[in-house]
Amino acid sequence: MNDNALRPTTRNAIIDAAIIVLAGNASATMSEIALKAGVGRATLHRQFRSRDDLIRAIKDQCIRETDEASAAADHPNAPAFERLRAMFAAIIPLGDRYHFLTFEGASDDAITNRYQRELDWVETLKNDGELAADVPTSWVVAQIDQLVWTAWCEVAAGRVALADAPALAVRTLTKGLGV
Amino acid sequence: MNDNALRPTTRNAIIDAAIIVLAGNASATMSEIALKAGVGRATLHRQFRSRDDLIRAIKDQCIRETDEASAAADHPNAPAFERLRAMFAAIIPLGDRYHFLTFEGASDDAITNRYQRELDWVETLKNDGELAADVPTSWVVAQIDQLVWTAWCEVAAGRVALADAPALAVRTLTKGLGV
DNA sequence: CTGAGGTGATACACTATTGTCTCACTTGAT
DNA sequence: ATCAAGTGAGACAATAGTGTATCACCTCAG
Repeated sequence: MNDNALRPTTRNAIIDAAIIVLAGNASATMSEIALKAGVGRATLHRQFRSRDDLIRAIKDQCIRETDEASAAADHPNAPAFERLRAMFAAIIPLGDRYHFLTFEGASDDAITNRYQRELDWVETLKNDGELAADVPTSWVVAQIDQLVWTAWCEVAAGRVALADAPALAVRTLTKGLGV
Repeated sequence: MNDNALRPTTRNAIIDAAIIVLAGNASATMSEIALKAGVGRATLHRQFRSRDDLIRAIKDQCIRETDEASAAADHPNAPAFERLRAMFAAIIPLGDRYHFLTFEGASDDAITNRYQRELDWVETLKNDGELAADVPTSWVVAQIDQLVWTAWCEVAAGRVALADAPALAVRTLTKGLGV
């Protein structure tokens, strides 16, 4: 019953619940998180010494999950737009995780690194002539990050089908929504 | 020295400071807000009976400011894209205000109304053949709302010039960032 | 059956925040 | 000069949230 650490499902259940609760209210209390996770507040404190501990654990998990998902979905040899589509398809379902990082995580090495990697990647796409060269790279990255989050929101709200979201995101990014 | 209510500049200074502080940390304390506003905490409580009072006042002000700005900038007879550009130009400088509403203000009549008006407007643009008909209206609105906020962030971070932002936003929305 | 490990509930101390109140001070109008 | 209005500073009580500890209970491996 012991996975890698000493805690089996409880810890993960708490993290999952915390991501949901904190997405809706960044200053949610430990009690609210415990309630959502279906555990007692004492158990929450057994798993995570302090609130900061919990936040850090969530951050680590979000980084790990999104990194794994994008690494697994990347097809370096595929055409750039297909690559982009696969990336969106992999990350959009993790939109809440992705968003958590951009929100809780200013001044965090792992997150700064990720941003830098995104900048580099977009720079490459621009050099390869896949994206407009006259648009600031930081603007493109901001659009990509935001597309993940808004796509997740639209899917979560039931206004867009999950299957449609990746293509919609790529289209919005590359061709826009004009006629 | 008495405007419309009993309070001249103090109240506005507090609201302005609160918007800034709360944008950076939604759970900022009244002390932090008072400090940023350059007033004593007691004065803050004189102007706003409670924290909820302050939040509501901010919300009202944000709605008013953004409504006024977009109304003043709207040129009903101009070409659609120019109209869009003028709207972005008027709203982007109020990006923090605009964002505050989407964040603090779920379940608020005035904000629901605004969303409905945006839906209607985009529907019109689609009927006029200015925007793609095969993209969900809610998706378009989400993109517009988000463009205002990310544009404001990029400008605030000094990565994009304020003068460039509106055109960049229109271009991103209508033509995308592809080559 | 039995015991170890994990849990929920609860009580507790401690801290941070909120909201109220008072008082001395400044400022601007008369 | 004087007075009223508004302010900053600080004391204060009340409240909410955090983190710790204890105890009874469950359950699963042995």
